[in-house]
Amino acid sequence: MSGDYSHNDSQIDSGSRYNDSHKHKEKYKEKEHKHKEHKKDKDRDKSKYSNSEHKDYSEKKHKDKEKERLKHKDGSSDKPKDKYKDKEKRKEEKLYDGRLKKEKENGFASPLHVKSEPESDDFYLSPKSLKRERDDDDSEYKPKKMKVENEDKSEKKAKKRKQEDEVREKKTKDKKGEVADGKKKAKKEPEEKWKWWEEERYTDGVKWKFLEHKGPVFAPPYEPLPEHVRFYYDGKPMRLSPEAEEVATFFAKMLDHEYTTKDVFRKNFFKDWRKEMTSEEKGKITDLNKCNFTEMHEYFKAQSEARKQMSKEEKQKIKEENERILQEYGFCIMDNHRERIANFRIEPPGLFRGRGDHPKMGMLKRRIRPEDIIINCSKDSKQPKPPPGTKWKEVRHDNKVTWLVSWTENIQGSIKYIMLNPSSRIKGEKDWQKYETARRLKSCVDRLRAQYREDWKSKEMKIRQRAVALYFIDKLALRAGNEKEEGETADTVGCCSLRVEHITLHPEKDGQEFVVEFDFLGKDSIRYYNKVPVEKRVFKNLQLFMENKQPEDDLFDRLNTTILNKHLQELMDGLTAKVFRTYNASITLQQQLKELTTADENIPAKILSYNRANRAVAILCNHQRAPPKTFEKSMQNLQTKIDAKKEQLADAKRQLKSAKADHRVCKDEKSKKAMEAKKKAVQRIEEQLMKLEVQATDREENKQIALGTSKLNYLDPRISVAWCKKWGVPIEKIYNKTQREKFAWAIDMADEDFEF
DNA sequence: AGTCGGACTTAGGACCTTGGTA
DNA sequence: TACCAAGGTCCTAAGTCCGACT
Repeated sequence: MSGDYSHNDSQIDSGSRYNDSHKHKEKYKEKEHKHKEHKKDKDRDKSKYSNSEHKDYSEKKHKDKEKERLKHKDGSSDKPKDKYKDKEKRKEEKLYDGRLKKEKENGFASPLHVKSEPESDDFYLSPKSLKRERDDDDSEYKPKKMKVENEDKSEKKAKKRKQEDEVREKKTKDKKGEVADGKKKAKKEPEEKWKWWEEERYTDGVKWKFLEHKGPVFAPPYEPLPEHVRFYYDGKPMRLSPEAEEVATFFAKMLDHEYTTKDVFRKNFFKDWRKEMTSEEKGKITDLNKCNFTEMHEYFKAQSEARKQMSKEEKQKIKEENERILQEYGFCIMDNHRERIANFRIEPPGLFRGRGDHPKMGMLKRRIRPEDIIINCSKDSKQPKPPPGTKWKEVRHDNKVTWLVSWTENIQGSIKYIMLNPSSRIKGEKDWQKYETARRLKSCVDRLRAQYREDWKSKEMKIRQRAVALYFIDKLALRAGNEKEEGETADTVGCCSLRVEHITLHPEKDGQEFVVEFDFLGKDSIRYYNKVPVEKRVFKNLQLFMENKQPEDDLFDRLNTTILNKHLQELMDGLTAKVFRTYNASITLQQQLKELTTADENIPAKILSYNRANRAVAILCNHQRAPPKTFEKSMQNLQTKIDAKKEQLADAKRQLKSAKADHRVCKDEKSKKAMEAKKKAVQRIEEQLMKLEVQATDREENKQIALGTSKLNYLDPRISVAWCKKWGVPIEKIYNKTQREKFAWAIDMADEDFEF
């Protein structure tokens, strides 16, 4: 049974897992439609299935509440709280010797040669000891390297912060001359990189004490089209009012995008466009199909072509201007340090491009004006000025949040923010903390797994569902799956929101028992397709959960992410569903690196190994990309190159042979030299060939897998840093400049024997 | 307990730049 | 010198999770 945690082959190698994801989105349209119709009755229906057949599920209690529940939207008012009372105790009782139950952290059997590897250093922590001993995780994540004095550095660091604050205050006083002048500062600061990770962190929810910035950069105003570029309605040219024209250009610019052929997109666009028209225009333009934007489209194409054809000087000029804007608006001062802002430009107006089957695609995304903007900065800072003749919506001084600027977007009514770059202290600290939480999960994951396995047998439906869901989250790295408002977004799901129609049970499939076939659209409407053998008990539970349900019903009707996370929180401080993804991703990378790296291979081969390990994680997390449009062609080109190289090699070998023969005959210095030269040539070509082949393999295996997401968000950078140090691979081969900036903390602190 | 808004992380695609090669 | 693939950056949508409120 221990093998159950391993990701079986079918999960990974079946091309089906991802090969047709993009194509298959279509298929969901139909399903979704059905789902929507059904959903209205669904909440009411929920109660129906909850316990129906299973007498052992606290039935009495359930019955009493049945009516009550019908009043509520959601049928979960029958939660037997008392069951939780002796939970801690139960936990302890159910625990068994970890050594017997040793399981792969995240077994990942795959074409990538995964062996299961027992964890050597896991141990059982009593629930009490699991509670964080310190608020700030410090004891755990101090790298071995760090000096002892840092271990109890609170005072010291506190001091340091204080000192800094003082310095800052001084600066604020005379900042007119200094801080205000970004350039002066720019020259000084970047010289020594600030090691924020060696400093004390705020613990009280305060995110900063001083914050100063210049506000956002607004989208350039609309420039009306030149006279000769015309819009045609029903075959006749028609001049549009600037407002209507601007919106028309948004559509025109997208003309060769698939979006503009979609009904929903067109409908939404047209509706919103009409709102921008004068009443006269409105009267005339009544059918989008009679609109001809091609002249506009051509114009924009020509413009972007012209931009490409600009002279070096012109390009340089633009670059310099951008740099100037970056220097002025792209940085802020936060607690004494000049930090890079991530997205200091306000999103320009345009047509909303939702992913997947988004009901709001094509809607007009309004232009954001200063009056929409909330500024956040410290009281004692120099506040950003709104553009002349305008006002901010509000200026506030909330140091419990990290954003500098916010506004409310008009499509979903959600708030958008301007925040700092990943290289900033505020983001870095959080990132570091995330991996520390995942490492804490590592030390108690065995206990958790034991528990949820136990819970599969629970008398309570809710607990069983929770346990099965958690099993999926752990084993398959599924996302939590919050409920979403219907009709507002594309129909996608995660674990807790899976519906019956998303899984198929096969008592036996392809020679394996108890196979669950998953097929659903996840985040960004990326298809998740996977066939996984599960334990019998899980299988039986799933059958139970699906009994008497319609395809459109929730699989886990007694569960949502709040319930699940609440439970997780009780098992480990700071634990939520997404921590499992981080943990499983990182532990997989570490294992794979151990397995795939061999001492005698050269650097390119090592990098290939790294990419393979990275890829294993990307597959686990289902990080896909559309295959590059030019993929087939570029692959062919590469193959041609390889063939040519092979020929060249054969040729070089022939030459070497004859040179050898010459040397045997002549035995003089000259022929020896010639022979050596040929030998070198052969070697060189062999190396080149290998490089090409490695490249081909890498590319082929990467066809539709995106490595970036996991690298950036899931893999503890210290694992990679340690690996680089251990094998002498330059860090630049693994992380580019931006990534090195983001992971500066890890690069600085991890040594070669860092263990996740 | 459920809902909702807010804050923040995670995500893939578009677009732009770079560097190697024909 | 032009071209092209790869790599890097930018963009912003789409998730997760939390806490306030009801």
